[in-house]
Amino acid sequence: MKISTRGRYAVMAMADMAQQKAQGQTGPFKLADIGLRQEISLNYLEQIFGDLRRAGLVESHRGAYGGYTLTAKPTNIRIGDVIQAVDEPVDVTRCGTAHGCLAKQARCLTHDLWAELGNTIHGFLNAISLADVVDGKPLPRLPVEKQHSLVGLVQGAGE
Amino acid sequence: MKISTRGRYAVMAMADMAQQKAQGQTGPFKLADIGLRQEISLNYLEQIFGDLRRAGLVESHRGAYGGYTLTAKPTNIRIGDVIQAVDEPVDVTRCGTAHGCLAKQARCLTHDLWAELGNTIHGFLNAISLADVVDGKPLPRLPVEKQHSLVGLVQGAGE
DNA sequence: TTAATCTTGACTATTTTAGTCGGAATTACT
DNA sequence: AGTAATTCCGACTAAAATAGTCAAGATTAA
Repeated sequence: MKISTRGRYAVMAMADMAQQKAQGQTGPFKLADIGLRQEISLNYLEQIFGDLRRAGLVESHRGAYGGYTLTAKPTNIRIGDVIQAVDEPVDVTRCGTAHGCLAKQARCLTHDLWAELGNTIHGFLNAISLADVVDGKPLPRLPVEKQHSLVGLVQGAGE
Repeated sequence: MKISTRGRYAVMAMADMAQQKAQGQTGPFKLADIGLRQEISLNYLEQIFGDLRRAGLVESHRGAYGGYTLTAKPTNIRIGDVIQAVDEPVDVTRCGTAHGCLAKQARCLTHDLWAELGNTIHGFLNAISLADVVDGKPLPRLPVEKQHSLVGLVQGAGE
């Protein structure tokens, strides 16, 4: 399991803009500059910002001296919004989409598990704003319960 | 972002075994039966159980009347262990693997974010045992902070 | 008018995912 | 010993997702 680089790039680029803004820069920010700082190809950024614009997270200014601006204050843009704009939805189980799950109790022992994992990820990403990232604000943590066991330390084989 | 079905299948199969056990069944469990109940192809299950066995989570009994057994009590097998055994590691950023991250401060604004997200997912999955799943035990939740904004509700286009 | 910039859509190469298939090895039962 | 039931193993494959590239058009500031 992993986060797609597409989603990561989107957050990196948005955080970059928020940081520029925090440092006093105002004007529309050019993708070329962002790509340079974040080491992301211009062409790929264009694709990604297409999604961000369609999601209403940024505003485009075409033509010379154009670029992109954030449509809201960094405090009000959640990381979850950014990722949702460019990635497939964080869908953790196809079983939730109301077809043949309630019927087969045996099979769906794990249903709640996946649903709750999805909620956890969502909750995490939605609790953090662009401003938080730029400011390096401490991030939310799961309450630690008594940890269980140590099964699974055998491995050793796999890289 | 999503969980691979491989990881889901592994957990489903392990939970199935735990449930059988909880219902009094003892002997080695045949993949054929598990596959039937969980609607997973036998061939694919064989692959997955190869990983589970190599990770030490199950024990195999070959030959007629053979099958698989759990090597530990369901209380002591964590979901995280199972997923880790069959999936690529839940690696959320290549940036953590010590190459050129500390150097470029600008680029790695988001480093902690990804690292902490990984920790959150890990923490969630490691706090839950097979027994918890079978028993339907309530799952851990992130503490809810004040939610931020509602940017990103524009979409409407997607699906 | 021109240069800078976003916009769009088509295209591609690579990797991952989710399997399938065939056969070999092992064991329990008769 | 023979046979049926299993796991074990490696090779193979089809489809989808990922991570881009490329070319051409539209828009705007200077």
